[in-house]
Parts: sequence; C-alpha cells; structure tokens
Amino acid sequence: MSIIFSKSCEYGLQAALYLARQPKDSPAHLREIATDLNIPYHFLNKVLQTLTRDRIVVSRKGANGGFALARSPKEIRLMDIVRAVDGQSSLDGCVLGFPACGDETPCPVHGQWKSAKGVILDMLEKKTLAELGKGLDGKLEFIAQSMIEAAEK
Amino acid sequence: MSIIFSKSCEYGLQAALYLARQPKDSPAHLREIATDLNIPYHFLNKVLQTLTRDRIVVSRKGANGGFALARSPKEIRLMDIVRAVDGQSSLDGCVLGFPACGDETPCPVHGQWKSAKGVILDMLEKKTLAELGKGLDGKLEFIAQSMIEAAEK
DNA sequence: CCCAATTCAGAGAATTTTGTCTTTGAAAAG
DNA sequence: CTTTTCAAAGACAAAATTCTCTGAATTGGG
Ligand code: SF4
Ligand code: SF4
Repeated sequence: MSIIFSKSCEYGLQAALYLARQPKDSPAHLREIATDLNIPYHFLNKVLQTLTRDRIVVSRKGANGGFALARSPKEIRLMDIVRAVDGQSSLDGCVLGFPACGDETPCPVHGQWKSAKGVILDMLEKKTLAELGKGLDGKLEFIAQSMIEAAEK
Repeated sequence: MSIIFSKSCEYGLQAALYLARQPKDSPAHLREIATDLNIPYHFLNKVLQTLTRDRIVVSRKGANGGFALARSPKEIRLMDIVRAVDGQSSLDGCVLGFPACGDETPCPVHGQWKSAKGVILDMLEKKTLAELGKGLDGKLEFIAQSMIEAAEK
C-alpha cells in the first residue's frame, strides 16, 4: 500500500513506468498491463483514460492499438502523473493538519515536516520515467522480477 | 488534510498535543477537546478510546473526570500515537508499491524514497509531545491561535 | 466497400473502506 | 439516587475502489 498516494495514483505511476519500458512503436494493451502489474482491469482503464486526457499517454483503438507514452520518458516527471491523477491538492497537506498553520504560525514539527516533504516533492519533481527505467538496465529486470515473484505467491 | 495519516490518526495527534498542554492534574473533557480542536465529538470519542486502551492516555469517569496523558509528555513519541491509531502497517508502505520489491530488488526511486521515509520516521520516532509543546511557550500559543483563526472563517 | 473482430471511452452501479452520528450502558462523585 | 462523563455497539453517510455494460473508433479480411 502506498503511504501517500491513492490507489489510482499508485496504479498510474506503475503503468507509466511499465509503458516507459515498452519497446518503441509497440503500444501495450490495457489487458496486458493490468494482468502484468496485477491491477484491476477496469480500474486501470479509468486511470489510463485520465492519463490520456492529460496527454501523458496516447491511445489508439482497434487492432494493434493500445497505450503508449505521449512523449519521451525523459520529459515525463513523476509529478506530472501525480498531478494528473490525484491533483495538486493531494500534495499540499500536512501530517498534523492543525486548523490554522503554516510558515507564520508553525507547530514544532514544522521544520522536520517541511524537510521530509521537500525530499518527496524533490523526488517527484526531478525524477523522470527515463531515470526510473535506467539503473535497471543490465541488472535484473525489476518489473519482470516483480511479476515472477507476484505470480509465485 | 493529512497526506500520510488517516483522520483518526490526525485527530489523535492533535488531541494528544492538546492534552500535553493541559495543566497538571486537571483532566480535559471530551466535549471541550472536541469543540476546541473542531473535531466531531463522537469520532474523537472513538479515537480517545483507542488511545486509552493503548495506555497512552488515561480516563476517569464521572464528575471532574476526563482525559489526561498516561505518562509524561517527554515519554510519548508521536510514533506511539500513530501506531496505536493507524497501526504499524500504515508506515510500512511505499509510494510506488510494486508487487515485489524491497532492498534486494529495488526500483530506481528506492534510494530517494527510503531517505524521505527516513526523515518522516525519524521525526515520529524522536519527537515527543513534550518537544512538540516546547517551542511554543513564550511565543504565541499555537493551538489558541489556531482556534481563533478557525473561528474567524 | 462492408463486416466482424479488437480495443479504448465512458457512464454508472456495486462494493469496500473510512468517517460520522445515535443510542444505550457503566463507572464515579457528591 | 442523580448528575456527570467515558465506553461501546452499531446505524448511517461519504468517499474510494472495483465491476458491469454499452458505445465508438480502428483495422484487416472478405
Ligand atoms: S505548522 Fe507545519 S507541520 Fe505543523 S501542522 Fe501546520 S503545516 Fe503541519
Ligand atoms: S523498490 Fe522501494 S521505492 Fe521502489 S516500489 Fe519497492 S519499496 Fe517502493
């Protein structure tokens, strides 16, 4: 389970990463993505519709249709997906959430909280799907591995 | 809204902080806490029952009863409250949540994710209610301020 | 060109989880 | 006893997640 994101968002991130690792010019089918990543088919359908509307992925109907990234993985930040699926507001909150608080009237965890949040936002902001995909090549295939182990359970 | 915790947990943290700032030997009433912090009475009731069962707060019934911390604010970590209310499992998750992953088969954000999570867990682990309460004294009263501004809206 | 098969699009129903409220009971104080 | 206040079960509501079903675009084969 994700600590921070909704399931929609989690699935969106997974699917996008899946697409980033897909060979060029061969769109992936919804059915295939869903079973490989172990995501409910129709829920993923909805999430991908959102990503398509937001021009993060493109879809084609009919035979040899499917889903593919709309632009280079280098140009898609994790943040883009989060914003598309969960909305910006999902990142604005706080751990404690006192009624009125902020930099002017901070509670005593405010400093640590901001730094933790900084690390997370930085990650989402800076990491692209391309970088996500890198670091795997040469080593064992992360997703494939996941699938195998998931199937074993 | 809290990014990480359920509302129960958020309310639990707020209530605990409220109790920490309460003068010694004068338990606070559920009704009072709920209205001051703007938390639904009966929901807070449930949360405080949980904290009581977990011996983080103690309750007394009847006239001049109420709730108070079970031990010194110095000895209650934020983590204790989170675990009591949301359970340990609420802290075990990940942002991406691939089917099979971990330190052995990490995905490429794993490093950054662990560090972000480290900051958060560290905060929950190390900060006590006492430290939370400090940093406020002398300055404007954080909670009071919150209440005033909340009432204005 | 037309048809059948394939695959995404979308509305909306059903389910599950989470958050809130209602009601009754039990303990403590005076 | 009577009042005050917490304890607890469970009804109810709202939100998140999952499923059902119908429609529309595309392709390739007659
Ligand atoms: S002051 Fe900062 S850390 Fe504290 S509740 Fe407000 S936003 Fe959160
Ligand atoms: S490898 Fe680490 S960061 Fe990646 S999905 Fe798994 S737990 Fe999360």
